[in-house]
Amino acid sequence: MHRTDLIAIGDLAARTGVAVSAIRFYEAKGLLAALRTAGGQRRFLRADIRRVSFILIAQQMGLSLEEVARELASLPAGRTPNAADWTRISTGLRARIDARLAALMQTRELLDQCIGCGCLSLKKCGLYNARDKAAQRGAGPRYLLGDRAGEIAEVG
Amino acid sequence: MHRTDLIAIGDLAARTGVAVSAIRFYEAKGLLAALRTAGGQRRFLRADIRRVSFILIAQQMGLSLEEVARELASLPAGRTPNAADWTRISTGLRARIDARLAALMQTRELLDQCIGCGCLSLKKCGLYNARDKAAQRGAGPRYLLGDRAGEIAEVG
DNA sequence: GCTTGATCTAAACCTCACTTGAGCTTTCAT
DNA sequence: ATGAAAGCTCAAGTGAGGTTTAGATCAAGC
Repeated sequence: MHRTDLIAIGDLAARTGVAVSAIRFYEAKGLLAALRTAGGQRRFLRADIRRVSFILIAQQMGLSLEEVARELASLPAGRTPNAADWTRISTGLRARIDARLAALMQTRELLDQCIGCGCLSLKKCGLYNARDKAAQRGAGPRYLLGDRAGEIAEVG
Repeated sequence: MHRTDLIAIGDLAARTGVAVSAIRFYEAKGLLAALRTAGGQRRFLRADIRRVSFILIAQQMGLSLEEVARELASLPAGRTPNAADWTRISTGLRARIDARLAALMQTRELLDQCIGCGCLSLKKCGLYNARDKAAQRGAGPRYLLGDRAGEIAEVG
């Protein structure tokens, strides 16, 4: 309907605050799809501004790009999230935030118990066992710590 | 006093739940110091178990290894933290946790406003402007996003 | 004395999320 | 028709926080 429903990569970058290189990167990762001009340049839909926004917000909630890709892929016909989708997805994100908050509050509580005690005993100090259980799971690129640290001993 | 006040790297690894390779890595980064046997093998003090514990806990609080190194270096004569040191340091860590909690709660509030609205408008949605301001500052390797994203536009 | 397991070094590799650079091509306003 | 600005591809680099690999050496029990 509009004269120009297609926007260039630089425009998309400007409208979302993301670098052009990042947009190409997202496309390469399958998070975005672009049409091409006869000359080979990318042209995005206006709706992709919304899509990029979704990526950024979801990232901020602690999802990796791969997880974002999964969310987007789960939409019927690969469409850009509409209001209903957004409500459904963001409700899920809320759960993640709640989990992170809970973990963080627990950590704070343990830290408070620890302040003044100075033990640093791996056995007595609750901070320790909390370490790989709850805290920071999915809270950004802490990807590699895949449940190592099986046994923990006392300081002795 | 004890027969064996010195422990091998494998023992330190077992007592702390950290991989042997990680301990060597920490030593290379200056977080730990080891004595050597005549044959060149590392021998650690028992107190280093405590030191490694400190590293892990501080890391969990969101400090990078470099920051941990700074904390440890700030101790007189490079000693392993004792109870008083720990109280001082952990009080500082508590402030970090509080900041992270505050950021996270703000994000949740914004998300709540957003759920049901489905706008994803970069202008109206508070989630956006919160993005590079507060949330997740220092919360893991989010190092690269150094205050880019100057201007943000509306979805229109 | 011998074997087995632990340790040694150095360098290469890994993830994630991008950025940077080199060397060309397209687009668009004038 | 032209020249600047924006775009293109592909490869390589960045940074934190490690792990893996290879080939050699050390320590300890029997």
